[in-house]
Amino acid sequence: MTDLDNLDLEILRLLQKDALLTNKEISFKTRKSIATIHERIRRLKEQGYIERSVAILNRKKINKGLIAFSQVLLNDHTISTLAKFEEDVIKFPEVMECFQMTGTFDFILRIATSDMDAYHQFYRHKLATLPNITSIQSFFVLSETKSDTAYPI
Amino acid sequence: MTDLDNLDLEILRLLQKDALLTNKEISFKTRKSIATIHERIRRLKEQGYIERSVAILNRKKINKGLIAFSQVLLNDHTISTLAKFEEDVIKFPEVMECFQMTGTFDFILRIATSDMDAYHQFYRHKLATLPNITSIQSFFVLSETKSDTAYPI
DNA sequence: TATAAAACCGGAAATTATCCGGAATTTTGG
DNA sequence: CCAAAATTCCGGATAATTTCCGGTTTTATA
Repeated sequence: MTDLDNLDLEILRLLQKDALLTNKEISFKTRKSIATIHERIRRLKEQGYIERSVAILNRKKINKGLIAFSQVLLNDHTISTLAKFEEDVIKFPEVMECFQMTGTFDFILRIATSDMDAYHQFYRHKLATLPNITSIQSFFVLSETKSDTAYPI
Repeated sequence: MTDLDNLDLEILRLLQKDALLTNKEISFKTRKSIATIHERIRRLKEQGYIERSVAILNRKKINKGLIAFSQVLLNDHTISTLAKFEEDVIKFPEVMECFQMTGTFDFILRIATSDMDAYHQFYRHKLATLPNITSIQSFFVLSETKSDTAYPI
């Protein structure tokens, strides 16, 4: 991070908002040459600051109308139980994210399905069938107030 | 969604994984012409299936080492109280996501900061100062097992 | 201040995006 | 089932962009 100068930061800010900006456009906004921008972006990728570029879809238009956060508590916390849960749960395509957490439960999952019916199927036939689960608490998104992938830097 | 054919879906799958694929590469993978791919992508954007394309950064390298999920409960649930909370909270750059939720709390926030110290500052001086908050419960990410932006379609 | 290292740049060549006219395919209406 | 209409698809031409290179300028170092 400390080896990023202002130009690097500005490029990262721009690409976090729009990964399809041309080098020419970035060049104009930053008042540097195209060749300089090209070299900077190449380096930012090579050094791992930019992990990847992805298209963000409108989830309601592709039939993922329901987002759930599911908090999972396991029976025990041996390495193998934790690892087995992770190994199993990440295979479910409904699971967009899985985080091991501090606090009163072990994992939080972000689940994307078409509707409550599909979530119910997922819950009964997939998530709840995994071994060593003590409890699952599910919360559902009523509305998305903010949803950003760009970190302020 | 129903007016997407297999080619549209395949293009969306590919671009969700890598938004920088050239039309030529997509053309090769799908065995269609470059012109066809170009027109399909243009339409998918125009119709709003593709909202935007973004660079995903390595958050640890840009000093966002700590992710917290904060569950917020408000005093009352009038439209104006809810709206005011949303209006205020989305202005904080630490807040990456804000969802209104069903269940035992009102909002869940995803907060990105450099470390626990920075989170504490955010909590004391920003989040907790907002009006009409009954309680805030914070949970911290120990490890990211899965973190995907691509919906299975 | 001399030297080395790094950043930067313009321009050339390779690659890609974009557009167009027309062919092929699918849909529609009788 | 067929013919007309609409849509999808394609190859090739052109505009735009990426990528690379040699050389200049700027910055860092001793």
